[in-house]
Amino acid sequence: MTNEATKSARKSALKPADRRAGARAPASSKPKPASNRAERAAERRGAIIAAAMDEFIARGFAATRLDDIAKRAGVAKGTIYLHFKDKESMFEELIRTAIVPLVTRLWATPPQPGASVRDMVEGFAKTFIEEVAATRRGDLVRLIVAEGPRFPEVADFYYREVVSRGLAGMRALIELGIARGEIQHKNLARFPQIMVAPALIAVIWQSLFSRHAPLDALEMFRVHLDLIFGERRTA
Amino acid sequence: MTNEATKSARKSALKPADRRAGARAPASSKPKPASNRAERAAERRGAIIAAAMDEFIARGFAATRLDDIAKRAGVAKGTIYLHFKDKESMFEELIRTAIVPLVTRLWATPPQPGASVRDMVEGFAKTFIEEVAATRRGDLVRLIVAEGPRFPEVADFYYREVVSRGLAGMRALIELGIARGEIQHKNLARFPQIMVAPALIAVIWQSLFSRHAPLDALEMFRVHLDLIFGERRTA
DNA sequence: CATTTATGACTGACTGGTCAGTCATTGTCA
DNA sequence: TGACAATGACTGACCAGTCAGTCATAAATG
Repeated sequence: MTNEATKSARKSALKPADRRAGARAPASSKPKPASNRAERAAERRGAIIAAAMDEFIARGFAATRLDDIAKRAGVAKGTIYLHFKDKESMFEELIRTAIVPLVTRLWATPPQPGASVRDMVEGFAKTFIEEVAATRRGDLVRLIVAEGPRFPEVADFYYREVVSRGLAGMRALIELGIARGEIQHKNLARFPQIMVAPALIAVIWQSLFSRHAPLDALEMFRVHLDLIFGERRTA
Repeated sequence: MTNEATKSARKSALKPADRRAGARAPASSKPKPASNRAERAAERRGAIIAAAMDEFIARGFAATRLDDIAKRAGVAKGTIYLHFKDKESMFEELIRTAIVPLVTRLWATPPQPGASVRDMVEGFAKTFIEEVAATRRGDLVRLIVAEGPRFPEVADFYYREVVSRGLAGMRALIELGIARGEIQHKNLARFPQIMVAPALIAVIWQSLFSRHAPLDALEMFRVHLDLIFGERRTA
């Protein structure tokens, strides 16, 4: 048709890259009729986020290529820029959107009124180790440790949303334990970091040394709790 | 995929220009007079290592530019290649040469025969916190945590030379403590990581959060020791 | 309902800049 | 002076970010 002719006339002089229509075709055979436009956009955004997560975790910020993220997400590179301003803000937003549900999940521990402080801490640690240390989320923590100094905003956000809240909560728990007589060491409330330390060790260990020597993180944490609450277990 | 292949291909199919690095070695065992020339070469090498250290710590492996290292070392870029095969092996060698003296220094703690196990551990921690956590060396540890997964050889080396030895030594100390009756928790010997955990926390904290909230690492460690050895201090 | 027009999500070739690694040339010591 | 050390301009690969063009879908129209 005339239309056709005019259209191709303009750009036409180049490579046989015009089977454009065909190029997109392979995807067309997909059995996915994601009808709504907004839906598809959201799907794509999600795919980009997941892909970027994997790539950043595997390679770090600087060594990650946007081409690889695009390829992994099944999307053209330009599409990424429809959702994110640039690589850096993508990284920052990524971390933020990943941390929120993580924290939410961790604080979703059922606060059973009858439970001892030790049980609460142990349950918390169990969740953390199972949901974070033993999974890809753990690498997220390592990624923050790795890139934090170069992304002050990420470090700020992480401190504000995770570290300071987490430590405050832990301190409250410790004080409760002291008040109830479960914990003898009053000074512990001054350094809630101590309570949490083995959990962080576990995360790092999984990433770096699990292939050298596996670590039973939960068992380690229980031993640690024995130090704080006194021996209890028989295993 | 093509990218990946090309990249590694390039790497392994290098030109035979590599005996550079090896050429340096023979000098060491030779009865060569410490000429002005050799001295200067060693000096330059040291300057390059120091500069590279700073840059890698500040920016991470991928984002560090050799031009910057050269400039900081007061040397032309080509000179770097007289001492190191390429960026990657420079990084690995760097870590190795930095770790050895670090470990040496740490194990140089005077083993006073009359000291209690607690004193020994505390002295050790004091050295570590003062010499590592509070200095640029601490960032080296963070650097290893950050880049370890991408440099398996570095992680291997670190595990072999630092982690496994350190833990073995700590375990021996714990067992001594148990034998002497200073430590009640026998299970602690199964997880020497627990003894060390707050020290690692301190390193990470200094790098990421010291500007949000300063941490008295030594005091924290003392409180931690109170958990293990029982209260002792009056502060 | 069928057809035309408008929209904007999506694409990927392309650009401009960056940087690891090279090597012909220049400098320096023994 | 001969041998080796040092230099830094240069090369080629690589990659973040752009934008002209495409096309499926939605809105408007008859």
